[in-house]
Amino acid sequence: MPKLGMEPIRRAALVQATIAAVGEAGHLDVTVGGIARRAGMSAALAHHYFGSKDDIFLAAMRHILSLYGAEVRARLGAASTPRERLSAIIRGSFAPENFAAEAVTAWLVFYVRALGDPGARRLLAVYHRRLRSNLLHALRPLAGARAGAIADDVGALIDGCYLRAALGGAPDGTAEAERVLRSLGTALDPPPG
Amino acid sequence: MPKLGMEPIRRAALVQATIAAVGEAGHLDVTVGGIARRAGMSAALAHHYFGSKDDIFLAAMRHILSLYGAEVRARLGAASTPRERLSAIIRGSFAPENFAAEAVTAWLVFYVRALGDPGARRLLAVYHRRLRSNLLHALRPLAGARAGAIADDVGALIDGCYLRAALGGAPDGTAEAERVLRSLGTALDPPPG
Amino acid sequence: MPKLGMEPIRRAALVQATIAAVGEAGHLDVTVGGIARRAGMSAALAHHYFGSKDDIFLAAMRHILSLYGAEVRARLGAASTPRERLSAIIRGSFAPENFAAEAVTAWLVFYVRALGDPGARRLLAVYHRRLRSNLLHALRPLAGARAGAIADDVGALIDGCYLRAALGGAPDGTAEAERVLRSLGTALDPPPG
Amino acid sequence: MPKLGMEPIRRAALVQATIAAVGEAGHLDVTVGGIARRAGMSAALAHHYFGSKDDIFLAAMRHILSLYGAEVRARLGAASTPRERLSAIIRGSFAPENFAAEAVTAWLVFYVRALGDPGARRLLAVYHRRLRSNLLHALRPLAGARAGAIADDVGALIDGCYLRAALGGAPDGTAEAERVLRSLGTALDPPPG
DNA sequence: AATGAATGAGGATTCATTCAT
DNA sequence: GATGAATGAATCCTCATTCAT
Repeated sequence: MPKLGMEPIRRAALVQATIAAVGEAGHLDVTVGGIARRAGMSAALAHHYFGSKDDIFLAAMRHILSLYGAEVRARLGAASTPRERLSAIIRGSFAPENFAAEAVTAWLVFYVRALGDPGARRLLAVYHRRLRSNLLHALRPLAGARAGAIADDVGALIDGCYLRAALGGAPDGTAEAERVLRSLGTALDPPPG
Repeated sequence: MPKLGMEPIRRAALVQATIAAVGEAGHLDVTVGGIARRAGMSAALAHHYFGSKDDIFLAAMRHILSLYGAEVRARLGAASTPRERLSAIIRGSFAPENFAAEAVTAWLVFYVRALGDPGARRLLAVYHRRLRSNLLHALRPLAGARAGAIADDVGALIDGCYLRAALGGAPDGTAEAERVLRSLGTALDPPPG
Repeated sequence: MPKLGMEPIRRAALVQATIAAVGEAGHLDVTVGGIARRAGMSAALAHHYFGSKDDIFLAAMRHILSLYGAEVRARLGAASTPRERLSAIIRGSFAPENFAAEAVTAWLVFYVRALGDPGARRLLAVYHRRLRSNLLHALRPLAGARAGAIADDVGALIDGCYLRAALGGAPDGTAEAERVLRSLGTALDPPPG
Repeated sequence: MPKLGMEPIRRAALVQATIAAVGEAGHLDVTVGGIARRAGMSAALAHHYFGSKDDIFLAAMRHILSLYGAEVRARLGAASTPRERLSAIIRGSFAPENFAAEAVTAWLVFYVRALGDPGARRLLAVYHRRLRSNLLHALRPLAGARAGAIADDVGALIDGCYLRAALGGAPDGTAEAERVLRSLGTALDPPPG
């Protein structure tokens, strides 16, 4: 019997290497060879396990989105009031693991890739839907009819913060999270005069 | 008899063709040949006028940013109160010319290019600084110490709206502009109770 | 407990799979992996049994030629007169098993392979010699000194029919066999004026 | 103005180089790089002028067939009686230029390629149709109803001779042409008893 | 000013083959 | 006996870029 069970290990290594490489370069012009080398294997093996460069990218994007989803889901599980739910979503979106410079860059690069790649676009649509649904669920009790518009604002705001963080190199998402939360708090519960 | 003054015409044509090509493709993997064909000339001539593909991209980005700047500047010129100035900046940011699907896509693609290209990054930094300074100038009289945070929020929000518009295909920036303005209005002048 | 006597079974399966794959594709660009899959085993095992792709091809060609030889030999065994011998050779050459579309294609592909592969060429030379000797044996009593030229004609004619059958998709060699026989009959025993 | 008119020269050189390379190797596994080197240019230029390896092959095959067609057409032009027409077709088919070892090999390799390549198959179908029509035209006055069968025989016989010549290395088609003609003569005008 | 000609460098992908288990 | 794991080598093709005219 041959050495078995390498596939998930290799795939995971390639996904990690892809995110690292893309995060470092800031664009998708990374070679399969480069990714494979980073992951400690030959380019041929990368193709063996993934079929094509596009598939590797897609898997990496799926990984990023699933990490993000897991983070938010975990925090939502511990939230009971609407405000706590809002905080969970936003703080989760800026959690340090997701907000490391490299991760943010990779996120953004893959995000933009969705412009021209239907597969990536589908993945992103799922993320967008889930985020919006989470936000609406938390906002409706607090904002009623305005919930939709506010959710859109918050969604765009989060993405915008990522965009800028990727460029500016914010070492930590805490500040952003707090700012967004405060901004949101103002909208929901405006301070007197 | 050599045609005189072709240079600016050729350059402009190439810049337009680049934006169109990038906007259509959704990424920077457009060939110099393709751009040149679109602009009605040979690839060799494109190189003659620009030196390299990177230079073409940079010129295109510069063009996009200068269009944006002109739009906002024009509107700012007609504004007198701080609120009018805010409105000018935001409505200018979502002006239809800048918000056509193709333009937004190109904007975003070049934006992300700044992640890995110092030249593009410098260009973008100028835009960021100018936007922030404009916003601060308008916000300080209205929000005092909160002006900085609000300006950051608005900047990120605008970028986030572009990001989502590029993917979602918003046919018109008016709705976004109004939403941002309303959100900003809430923060500045909270509705009673 | 190791399975015993697998070798001949595996080898036969691979040979069959090779002929089928080549016959289907119409060329030799079939992968060892594809052949092995067709034969229900791993590519590594195919190498284990055959050593190399070339060896697999050679074995397949040998198989085709031995089938052909067996067919003709069987029919020759039942022939007693020179004319019966001729008929046995020609009808055997177009026997349905050998003339199935896939088989003819594979035959032809391997035939052409002999152009560049000494091993295959040797195999083919054996077939050519045997066919010629069989034909001469039968023709000499009927055609005397013309036997050699007629044998060459018939040999080329048979090969040419294969060539065209492979392209035209003759569903059955019967028609070809009869045509060749009639043509031969004319040469041997010309109809009156 | 640039150096002009290279295209037809380069294309012709590549076609020649392809035929030479294929004829030498005996198979189609010749690299674009090898062909290009033989033709005195870079592989990139070969792609520039032909688009793909397949297109190069197709052009080479077209060239071979057009040479053959021209040869036969020229000889047919000088023929007046049906027998002269037959002789023109057959002698033309075995004309030395077409029957040089390298040319025959290339012919055969491309012939077999038609098994799996629709483009090549179409080309070959044209050749087959033309040959058959030429033969019928000449045979009908001589053989009446038997013309069709004889034409098929002769066509297959010619192809078969090529097949064998490719393997056997006949230095000259004259012998083959005479043999085929004699065989045909026997069929048409059988020698007395 | 303008362009066809030409190429070198590089990248994705495929595949026969080897090896450890 | 059998196979998943792994890779080096090879090939097609693309493209930015240069050059002669």
